[in-house]
Amino acid sequence: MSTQPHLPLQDASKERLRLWLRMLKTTRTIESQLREKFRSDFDTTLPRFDVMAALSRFENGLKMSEISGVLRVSNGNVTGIVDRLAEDGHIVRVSVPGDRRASQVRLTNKGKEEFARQAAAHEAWISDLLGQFSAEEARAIATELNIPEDSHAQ
Amino acid sequence: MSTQPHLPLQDASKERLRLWLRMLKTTRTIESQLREKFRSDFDTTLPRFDVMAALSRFENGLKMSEISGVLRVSNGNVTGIVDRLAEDGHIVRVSVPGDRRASQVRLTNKGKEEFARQAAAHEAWISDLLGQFSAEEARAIATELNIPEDSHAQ
DNA sequence: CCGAAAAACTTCATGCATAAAATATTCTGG
DNA sequence: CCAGAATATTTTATGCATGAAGTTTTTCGG
Repeated sequence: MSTQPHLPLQDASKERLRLWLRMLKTTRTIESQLREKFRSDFDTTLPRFDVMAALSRFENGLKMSEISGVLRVSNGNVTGIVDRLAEDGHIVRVSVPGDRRASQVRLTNKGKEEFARQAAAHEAWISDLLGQFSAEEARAIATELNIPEDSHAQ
Repeated sequence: MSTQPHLPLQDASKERLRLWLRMLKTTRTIESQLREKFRSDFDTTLPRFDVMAALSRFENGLKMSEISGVLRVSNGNVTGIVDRLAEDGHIVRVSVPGDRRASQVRLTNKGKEEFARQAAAHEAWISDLLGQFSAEEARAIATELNIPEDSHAQ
């Protein structure tokens, strides 16, 4: 093995750029189809689903700042999404005893039931969209794609 | 070979979901770092860069509808991005002889020079962010990630 | 030729995303 | 205790994204 000629070093940058453009295109294609499905089947959006998914993993809910930390989105952004989920009765803001600044956000029973339906559909949509990959291939690529976090992230 | 046990079929869906979540996380991490770099180094955005990149491939420019076709974004969206690029003097709208509805959008000389600088920086940023991949690895993953387009896309 | 359909584009309403400023509350060092 | 720093959240300004509706111009069938 290893008799294959390596590409010239100066080509690595071009190949990485090509990989990036491919990842971007693939991700956007899937995201756009998920958006359409969430809209037509559940009258919701991917960001709202993401928030509910985060909340579903914590029985006691999360504080606003914890949601933005888990999802890595700005705190101002979470306010609007949580507002809309609360309007729909899928979540509630519960005041935190001893800290009047904070509020704990939790799924309601209605929210839990709705999320269970959405999560099942979501997994099926993804499995369909990525149906070309066997379990082994999917696992292998997912492992390869694990890039290090930005060390200067705030 | 092939003595390795295959994962049960019912796990394929879980592995595909895991792959999707990994792709999403990786793509968002890179996009967020690109956005910050475009903002701090060039006072621009990824969507504007995308439009300039599309225009740079066509000497005679593109019509508005061709831009949205190439970039696969809605036509209403392109209007705003092109407005801002025109304000900066990076592009011009040229009227199409014989069709007063349409306009041809072209890079100005200033726009071409600016795009050349941005494209060089962009390639370097990507190569740095994906520096863990050799040219061969990048090429291999890019090839694997080629998923079919949505057949019902409009 | 001429009225309806189609095409090219813009505008509007809504929502998500950010960064930065504002508000309210809690903590902390002297 | 108490002024100022830190924390938690919301608000504001800006821009990108969509889908749908609106405007102007062109095309096309009769």
